[in-house]
Amino acid sequence: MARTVLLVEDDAKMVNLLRLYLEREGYGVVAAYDGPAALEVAERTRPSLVILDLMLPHLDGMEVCRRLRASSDVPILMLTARVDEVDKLLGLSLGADDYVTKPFSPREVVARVRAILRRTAHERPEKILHHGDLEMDLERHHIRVRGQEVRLTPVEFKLLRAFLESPERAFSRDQLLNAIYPTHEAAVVDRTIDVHVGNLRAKLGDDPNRPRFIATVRGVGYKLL
Amino acid sequence: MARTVLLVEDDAKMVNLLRLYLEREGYGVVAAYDGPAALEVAERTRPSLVILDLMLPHLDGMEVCRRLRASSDVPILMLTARVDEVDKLLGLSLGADDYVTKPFSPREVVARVRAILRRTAHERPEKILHHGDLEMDLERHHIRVRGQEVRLTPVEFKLLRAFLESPERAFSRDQLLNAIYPTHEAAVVDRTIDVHVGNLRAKLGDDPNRPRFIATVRGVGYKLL
DNA sequence: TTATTCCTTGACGGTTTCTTTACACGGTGT
DNA sequence: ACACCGTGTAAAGAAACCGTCAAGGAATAA
Repeated sequence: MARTVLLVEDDAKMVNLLRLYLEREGYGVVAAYDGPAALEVAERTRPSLVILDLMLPHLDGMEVCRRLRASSDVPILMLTARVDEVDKLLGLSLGADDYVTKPFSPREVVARVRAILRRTAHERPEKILHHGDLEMDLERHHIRVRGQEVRLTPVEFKLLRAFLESPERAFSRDQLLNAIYPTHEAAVVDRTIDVHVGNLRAKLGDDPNRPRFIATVRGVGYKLL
Repeated sequence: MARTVLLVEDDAKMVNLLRLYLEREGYGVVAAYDGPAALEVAERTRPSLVILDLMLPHLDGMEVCRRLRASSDVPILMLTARVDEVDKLLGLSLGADDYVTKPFSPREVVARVRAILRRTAHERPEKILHHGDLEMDLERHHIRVRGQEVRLTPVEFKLLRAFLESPERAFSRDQLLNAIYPTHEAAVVDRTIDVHVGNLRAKLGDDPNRPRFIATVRGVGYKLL
């Protein structure tokens, strides 16, 4: 199974470096040096994955990302120059599968490519998420806390799932809303999240002042411990 | 899961120091004093991570790095004496995962080791800002000073983040205000910064007269050392 | 249909955090 | 020495934030 990676990057040195590492790993590599070319090549070669520099001439990375997404669901790995751009990416949720910030090691990029492709190859997400005393069975739609079943509402389930997929990561209320309504269809006040978190905590037996599961990150949002 | 670190360093004092700190953190440590020995030991003990001094007798660090890479994808943390950017990039293109420049504190090295191993553990990178004994994890919204968690308020967090993104740079109070309120929505007296800096210093255990982290630049503002 | 559960919102109060003000202290220059 | 300026810091009021409750409406099940 020859997997092809499309590398969209205007810095030729970087292209060569990444090409070297990717080919050494057995991936086919095609490169495009600006946004329009990227779209054209993607259309023609149908790569298994796209590595996309956020800063590009002619058409910026975010726009390229959007357009790629419009016509296919090819996995996208973003390269960004600065750490604060990550916030934008997260906020915009424009469909990148992962991102790496510069400076990065080629090895890191290759590792990420491998991880993404493995994920999409198996096409089978984890059936059961574990974290501490929490256990979420995605197929059965079933939660256990210290081995005991707990009944959750649909919103609570999605919320907890978001937490379990990235333990310890601090989520903003908006990010959690996106996790609950992936289609942005609802305009909901973000404090609604507080109520759901409160209900979820109650069902998990969590005390907001001494949280064992969901901690408040003041001024930011919440995170799973 | 017992993690073993291979320490490649010809200065015995340094080896002992790092060994002390690493073992205190629960890592197993094996040491090699030159390049050929490093390769031999790496082959035999299969460490989880290699700490590699760039300057070594017999076989220099870069070459060791290349050869290690040829036979495995063990994470490599480089120790380099020169602050030179070129060296850093060169190290990265060799496949090192991270680097620390001398002089460094053992705690700093341990923090990097922890970060790298955590990242390779779940194949997910972390956006972590390091500087000396300071460690800021943006996704977790989590600060460590000398390995110990410190709780910051939102303003303190943003302030420290600005410092960490440009260490050594002297910021005016207005610049720091902009870092705190990116949207210029608030008109705030600039001396407010002094109060926040004071609180931040207290939490970091810093003495204004002998600052180890945040120094006053008289007539200008503040900077991170 | 009715009954029930669930979601969202607005409001209230307790608590934390932010900002301002005021004063103390020390270095600088006159 | 003196006044002056910039900084450190304590205190207090103001503002923001979060947990919680209750109510109305939406969705779901019977």
